[in-house]
Amino acid sequence: MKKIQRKTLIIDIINHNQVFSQEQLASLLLSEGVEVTQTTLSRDLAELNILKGSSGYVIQEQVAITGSKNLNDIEKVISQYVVYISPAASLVVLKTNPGHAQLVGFELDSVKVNEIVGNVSGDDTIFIATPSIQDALALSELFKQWIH
Amino acid sequence: MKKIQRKTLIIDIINHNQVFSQEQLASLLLSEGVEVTQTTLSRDLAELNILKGSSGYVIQEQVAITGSKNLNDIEKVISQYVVYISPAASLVVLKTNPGHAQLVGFELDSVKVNEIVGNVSGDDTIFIATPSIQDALALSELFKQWIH
DNA sequence: AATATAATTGCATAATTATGCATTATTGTT
DNA sequence: AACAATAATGCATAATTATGCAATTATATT
Repeated sequence: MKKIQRKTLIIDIINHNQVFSQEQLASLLLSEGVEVTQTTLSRDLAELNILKGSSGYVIQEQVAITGSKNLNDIEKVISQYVVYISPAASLVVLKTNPGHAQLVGFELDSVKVNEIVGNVSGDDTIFIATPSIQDALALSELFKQWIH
Repeated sequence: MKKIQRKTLIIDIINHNQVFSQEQLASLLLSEGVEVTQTTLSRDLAELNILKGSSGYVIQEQVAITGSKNLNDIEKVISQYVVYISPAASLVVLKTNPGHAQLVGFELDSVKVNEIVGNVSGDDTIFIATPSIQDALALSELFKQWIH
């Protein structure tokens, strides 16, 4: 089990359950066949920017600026999770299956490309802001090559 | 020091500082002349629906449906914190000083009036949804009487 | 392939937060 | 005012989360 798959599962579980502790989350993961310690979950949740309140863990709508990874690093995530790509003015809109958008959004956050100014990701949709309509078209084409 | 004033201060502090623990929050409150225990802060934060993540406590944009208090209970909060009131179609828009909107929003949550369907509150603005334009106007007028 | 570098994870435990119970303060009623 | 009922608070401590360190695994470089 890869870390990224575990993270995806965490997002999915938290989107569909009231989770009040990391031990509980560990149990839920275990019932999906994933075994991890509370320690690792503490770190996963921090990396995923998942918040905790009185009604359990919540995943925030994420607004992000670009980070520092290489574009190649994001190719596998896009090819694995993105099911639809479309430019929309200076935006690129990506669609995923429910619960996967956050993960793609987070990975995008760590990519540093001039064409990506930032992104907002919900449950199954990611908006990527680019500097121009041309950039949005170019980025859109690039992504489309990856999922073909 | 009343509880509601402390809560207001908590919102203000969290909006302007990176707060990583309730002890730290207690210190910040102390420097404002407010002395409380971690116990009380744990409860305050829960009541305010303040979340904690890896970068400290955060206050969420709040979406709420109506609760169960009486309208009279909200009068003092509105009269104390709201500085501007205006209907806008079927909405009533309230403005407060920075950091106070959440508090008013939370108090509104606990009011049960047919004219109030729900509210969304940010940092200094509250949108109150009402069933109709007429309701928005009526509610707006009522609130205006309170702040006069 | 061998070595170096970085990433991931767990253990033990420190740090932080939540809660049962008792106490005090506040609000409402007769 | 006296009494009752409700809310607010703190203490002690249980429950939960974060982290230093060491070990392991994965990735990159020569």
